[in-house]
Amino acid sequence: MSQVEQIKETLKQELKHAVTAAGLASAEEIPDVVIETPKDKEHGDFATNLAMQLARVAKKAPRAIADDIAANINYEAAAIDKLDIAGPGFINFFMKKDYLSDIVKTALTMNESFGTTDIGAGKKVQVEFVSANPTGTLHLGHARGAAVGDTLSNILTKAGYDVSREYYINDAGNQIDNLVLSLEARYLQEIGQDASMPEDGYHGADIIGFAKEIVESYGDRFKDADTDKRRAFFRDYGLKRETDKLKDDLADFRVRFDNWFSESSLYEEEKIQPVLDKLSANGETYEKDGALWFRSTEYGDDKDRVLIKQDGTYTYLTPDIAYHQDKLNRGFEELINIWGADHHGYIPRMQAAIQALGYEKDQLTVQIIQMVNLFENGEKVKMSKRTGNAVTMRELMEEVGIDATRYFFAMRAAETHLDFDLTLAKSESNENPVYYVQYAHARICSMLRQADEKGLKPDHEADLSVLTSEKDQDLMKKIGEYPEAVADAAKRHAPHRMTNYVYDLAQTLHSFYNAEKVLTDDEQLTKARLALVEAVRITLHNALSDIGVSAPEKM
RNA sequence: GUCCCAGUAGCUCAGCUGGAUAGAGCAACAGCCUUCUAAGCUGUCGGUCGCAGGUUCGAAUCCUGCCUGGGACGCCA
Repeated sequence: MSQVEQIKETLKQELKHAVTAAGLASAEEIPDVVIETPKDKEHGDFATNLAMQLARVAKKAPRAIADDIAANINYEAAAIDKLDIAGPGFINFFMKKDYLSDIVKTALTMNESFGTTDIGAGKKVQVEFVSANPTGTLHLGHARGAAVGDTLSNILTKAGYDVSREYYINDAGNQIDNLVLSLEARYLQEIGQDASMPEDGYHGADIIGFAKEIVESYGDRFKDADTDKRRAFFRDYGLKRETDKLKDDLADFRVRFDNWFSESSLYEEEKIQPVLDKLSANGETYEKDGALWFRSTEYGDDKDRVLIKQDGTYTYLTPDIAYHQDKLNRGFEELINIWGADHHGYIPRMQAAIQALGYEKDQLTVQIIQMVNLFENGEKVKMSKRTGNAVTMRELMEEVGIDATRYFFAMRAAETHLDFDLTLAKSESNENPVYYVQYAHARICSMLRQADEKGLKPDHEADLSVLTSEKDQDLMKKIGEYPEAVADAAKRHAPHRMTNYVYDLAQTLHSFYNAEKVLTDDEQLTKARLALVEAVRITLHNALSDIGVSAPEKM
């Protein structure tokens, strides 16, 4: 539990004691006590609406209840300096300030692990994201999914969950047949044969590149080869190269997966039929019109879904159900899937499947990633200027930079449409939130360098009692909010809260910087402020790292 | 037609499991560099929280209906 949580918890307990001591309500009647941090500093460090919540039970006016609570609370035990009763019945608490310096010491001591909490209690969670077909290039939407999925995984880990990142490779089915046929056609074209691309073929430059590679290594060896053998080779080759490309692109985007799960392994390891058997045994399937159906409407889906088509092959859903069964078999208690907006109609049937297999609906959450629109100089960018095709993730990384790209994609709630302003993301100015935050970090590093030249280093033992200015205290409070911000973002699956937090922290630092000096003639104050800014630096660094953004020491 | 997401300042968005006067950035305007990085700070201006009802001590937040924008509704993947 973090410092601030500890304080709040103690305050809650003392509030409960005060309520029972005042005879306002019995312990069982007291609702969950909510301690909030008021927006307005005049409303204290913390506040509670408990008196209003108790109005009905205690049959008294909220302000009168607040008076009773105030008269009965133990100031010393709750670490309260003073309290006010305000508005309709809020109780505002002004805390003894020594807790603030504890926050600084905790940050310095924990360093890179500052921000970790145990609210996840080691729960095994799997985050599956990107999972783009291995048939082409990663685009904008994938990049957003990658940024959101990776950031979410980072903060879940920090909040104490046992997280595994997974990529589902759709390496079975029609699209792979198409990949093979496309590659075959390109290969034959490369060696001067008259071959046409399949109807739904992949026309990307990457396929042509692979065909050229094959010609370089193998010449025209496959010209008259047995079609099945040739295609088997092209299948393996194409998949390998496509998957490698995905891995490279994502690694360069600072996204790594714990597991790359192959769809075709479900076939090879015969994991599909047992799941069909289980569904049938549970009475969740029936036959109609020569097909096998899943009664997904039993679990709120619009219509039942076909599992085995008339021609005897599976629909896309079938191996996907087996895949989710496999995930659950691997011991994951909670599954988080991050899908593109075009898949959102697919959610009810997948959730139905989870339940039909005997699991709870909420063991699967699906986070939808909404569409991304690129803008440059106020104009909508439809196509890449370089290639004339849709803008790829790699182009974005190269043009905008990884830091800005990651930050911008993490910045907005995933389920909202995102306008990505290229001009802003590329600008090296205060308008650009990424630079604004990074600048705060660099500024601190600069001060630390100058202190270092004078032989001063941030010291865990510094006497922080001299940090009494408003800006000092604002900063300490803001640092103290970090573990909660992480926990909150994790609980709500809301990675964009981290960019909000880190921006706030940077703002508080810049404001402090303009109002107070760190390196002064007053040695005690200098030491205290060095410890303070080092704690800010650690927090900025950690929060940026959650988002996948670097924390530069110079700018 | 059914379902999902969104609608908050001129623009881009926070806030949404009910709480105090609805916040931030940009834009506009006015200030701050002999001082640790001005990629910064301070202030001013800016709102019928899409519309209409409802629930209650209290609604941007919850419920219902409607309007607008986007998306999904295959024995495709």
